[in-house]
Amino acid sequence: MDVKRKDIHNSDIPVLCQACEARHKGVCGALSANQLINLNKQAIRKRVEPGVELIGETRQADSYSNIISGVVKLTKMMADGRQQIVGLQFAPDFLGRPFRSESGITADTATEVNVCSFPKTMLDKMIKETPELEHRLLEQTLKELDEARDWMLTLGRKTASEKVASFLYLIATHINPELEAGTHAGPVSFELPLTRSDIADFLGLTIETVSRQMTKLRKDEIILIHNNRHVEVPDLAYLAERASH
Amino acid sequence: MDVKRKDIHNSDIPVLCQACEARHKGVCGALSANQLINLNKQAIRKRVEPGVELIGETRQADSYSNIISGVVKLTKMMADGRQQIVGLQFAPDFLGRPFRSESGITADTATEVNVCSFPKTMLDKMIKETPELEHRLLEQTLKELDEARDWMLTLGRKTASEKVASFLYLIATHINPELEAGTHAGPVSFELPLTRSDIADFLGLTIETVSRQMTKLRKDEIILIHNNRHVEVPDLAYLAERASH
DNA sequence: TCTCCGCCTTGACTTTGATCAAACCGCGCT
DNA sequence: AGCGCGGTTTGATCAAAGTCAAGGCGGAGA
Repeated sequence: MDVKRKDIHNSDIPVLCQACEARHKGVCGALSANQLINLNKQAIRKRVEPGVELIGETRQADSYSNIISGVVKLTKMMADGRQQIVGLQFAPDFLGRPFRSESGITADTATEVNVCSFPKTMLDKMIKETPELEHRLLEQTLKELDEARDWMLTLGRKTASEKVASFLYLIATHINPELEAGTHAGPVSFELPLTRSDIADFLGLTIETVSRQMTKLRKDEIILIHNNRHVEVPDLAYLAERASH
Repeated sequence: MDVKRKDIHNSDIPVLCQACEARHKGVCGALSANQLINLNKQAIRKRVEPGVELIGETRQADSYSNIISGVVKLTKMMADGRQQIVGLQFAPDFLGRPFRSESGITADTATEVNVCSFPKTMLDKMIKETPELEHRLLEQTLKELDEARDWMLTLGRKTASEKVASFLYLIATHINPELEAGTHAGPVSFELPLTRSDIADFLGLTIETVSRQMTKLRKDEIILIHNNRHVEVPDLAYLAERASH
């Protein structure tokens, strides 16, 4: 999956980029050492509090970002206030919509988040000269499309308890430095990046229902909960089981 | 939106492509006359019955297609048979997943469909030599992602009657040769491309609930129904109203 | 013309998850 | 220590949508 990079010596690469996941698995992997250096001149790293709007009504940023760490939630809202989280983004995802203005989506930090931001114009220019960059964007967009469609099945056809299990499973498999690949069984533990209210908005449920289903999973010993936020899963396989019946 | 094409004379373009929407609004618009000619040598136009699987378990086609006419539904299914339609595709959408195998999605014809198919290898090669082609694919994928996320809001947060109205509104605005642009009000009429059962699978409801909500809309004179399939909407604005409260 | 079959509608009843309301828990503050 | 507050849990009731069961409608074919 990882395309061979063009840089010769690591020393040619900006210091900040050297250990950055966006360069390995993210879009920056498409860039040459020179391009990285150029981009870096205009790039800014920021630490952002939880609950801050990154993209949306107020802040129609003309910049793109890479997520270095933390979780960002993408939300859609109806006129009467009902809202639905339509996606979660983890490091090293690319944040921002190329070529078009967002269609009524806002992006808020769910946890503390570190981003690496740079001007839209900068990257748009690089896209034109580096087809590989557009390729990476297409790959990420296809991945997001897959995830969105998976979630549509969850929203449309699963019961409340399956939904909550699906959510925990999703977090368990995404939040750790991507254990994704291998073991989808065995023990895991993690901090929930979302409040109960966020979880409800992600699952199309109420917070009460989310809470009840969590206690059910706890009583059935599928999960252990400390501090309302820290979750331990003794065996992921049992959780996966609950996510589809 | 429409990028200027490179061809000089229409007569250079293969006959079949001349009137083809895929060349105007679809991915083929990225191709030169020569490329169109090459592609055309290996392309096949097919008429396909309703209810035929185009991509999925059985038919892991190593070909891409453009939809010339008709409607294709993308479906996800759970082990126990529950299913969810995760997308509808209309002409001149591109059908098939570049660079990766489908993630448990099947594509079936909903109506009679005409497609223009060509070998995967052929297009994959052209992608490498024509960045504009990849750009078009990215544009379409972003469009699909937007639509998927819109629908997530519908699935997660709307009531049954809002869902049915949303569905009818979606069809009304997509099925006609894309009246999209202007008038999202005024009268429209169309044939439903889906059965009640399909509609239920698209909305995450049962057929009974879909049926009840349709009769409600009929009794409230938001829509008129003939033959169970033909729908008349005296004023789209009222339907839009129902789609969100 | 009649019958069959698939698809759709309608009605009676049940269930799931929403709503309303109260209490709880951990935590920062005075 | 006591207070207040946001976020969470728990319980009682309600309503929306699902389930089960008939019946209707219309087109294809005998």
